[in-house]
Amino acid sequence: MNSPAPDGRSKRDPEGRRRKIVEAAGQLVGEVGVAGLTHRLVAARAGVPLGATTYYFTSLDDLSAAALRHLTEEMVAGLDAWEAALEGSADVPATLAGLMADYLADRGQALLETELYVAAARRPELRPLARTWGDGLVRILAAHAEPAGARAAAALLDGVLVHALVRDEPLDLPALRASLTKLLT
Amino acid sequence: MNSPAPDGRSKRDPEGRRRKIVEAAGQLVGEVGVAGLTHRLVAARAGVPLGATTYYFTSLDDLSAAALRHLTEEMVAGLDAWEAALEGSADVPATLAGLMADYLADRGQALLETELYVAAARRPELRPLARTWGDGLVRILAAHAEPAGARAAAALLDGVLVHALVRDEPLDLPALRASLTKLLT
DNA sequence: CTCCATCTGGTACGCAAGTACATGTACAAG
DNA sequence: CTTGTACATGTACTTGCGTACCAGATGGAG
Repeated sequence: MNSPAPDGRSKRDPEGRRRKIVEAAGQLVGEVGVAGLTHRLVAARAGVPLGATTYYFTSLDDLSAAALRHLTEEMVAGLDAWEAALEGSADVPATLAGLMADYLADRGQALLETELYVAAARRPELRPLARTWGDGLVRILAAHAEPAGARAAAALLDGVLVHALVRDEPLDLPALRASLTKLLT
Repeated sequence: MNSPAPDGRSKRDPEGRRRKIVEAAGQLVGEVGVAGLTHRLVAARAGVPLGATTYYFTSLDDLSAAALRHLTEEMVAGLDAWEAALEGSADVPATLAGLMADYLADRGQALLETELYVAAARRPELRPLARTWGDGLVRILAAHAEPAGARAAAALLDGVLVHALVRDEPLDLPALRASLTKLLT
């Protein structure tokens, strides 16, 4: 549907192509995991020939790293909204708990982040990436609590994240609000 | 080295063999991840021919599930020690923080547990397994705090676990103790 | 226009994987 | 001892993978 000409050949657009590939890879990480990523899967999803994936990324590790970096950027962008919401909040713990509930609304997010954690555990070059979200959260929370409290709250939220992954019940919002209140002093 | 006869053929011992395969698979999950598991890898590590792995486990999913179940059992067994240590402790949060620090001493444990989480996220039949450790911890903590506090503390420890995975600095023990004190009321 | 680096698209090669299977061996029942 | 069943072991088959590579198209520089 994006093909401009019926001859089946795509217009020349290197940057757009690279972006489409990265985005497709990002989607697939959520669906099949980092380990499940293959050139062919990405190419099919992105609507490009197989060769394109190896042309733009020297190896599959490169490709997955690019995908994870892209996903991380999206997560960080989401944090800006958190910062804004907390800025004008009278009850920071309650607002934070609500934001987390929304965040977990689609399992995909939690899965993506945990995938990033395990990938980073085994590939040191990904560690900074895996720290980005948590560090950003701590930075935001530092405006509303002492550094130690901010770090503790961020750790708790990470725990809540992985908990949500293996449980079907929705998040216990009042309990989370209470815990955050305690940690943020 | 375990071969009793120099003819190269193993003695007949179905249960022992099954156990050796499961244990080898458990080790490998820690080294290469659930997704990195292969029949050949397991067979080589267990010192059995390739065919043995498919004889005892109908599919690779069966095999990895058995390995994860085995690992979970070991983790739960470790929890008994936690229960005993907390039983006779004057400062429960401090003791708990110390136990966690020991637990994280080898990255393997943290990795194993996180691997289990992501595997369970994608394979519902593994979810009960993934909940086992956390539920056990909550049960133990319930003896020293209210249910809500116990659950919060368990979530925090899960968060600390994944944090440790992507950071090189050792655990901040005093901070963890303080946080646990707040959560356990 | 000509030329050439860059991009596109298809195909091929070598390899490792899951799984099936055929054959051989031990052990207990009869 | 014979026999049948459960186990042991090596090999073969098919599939899908990463990656390399070739040939054509494109579009700007000179």
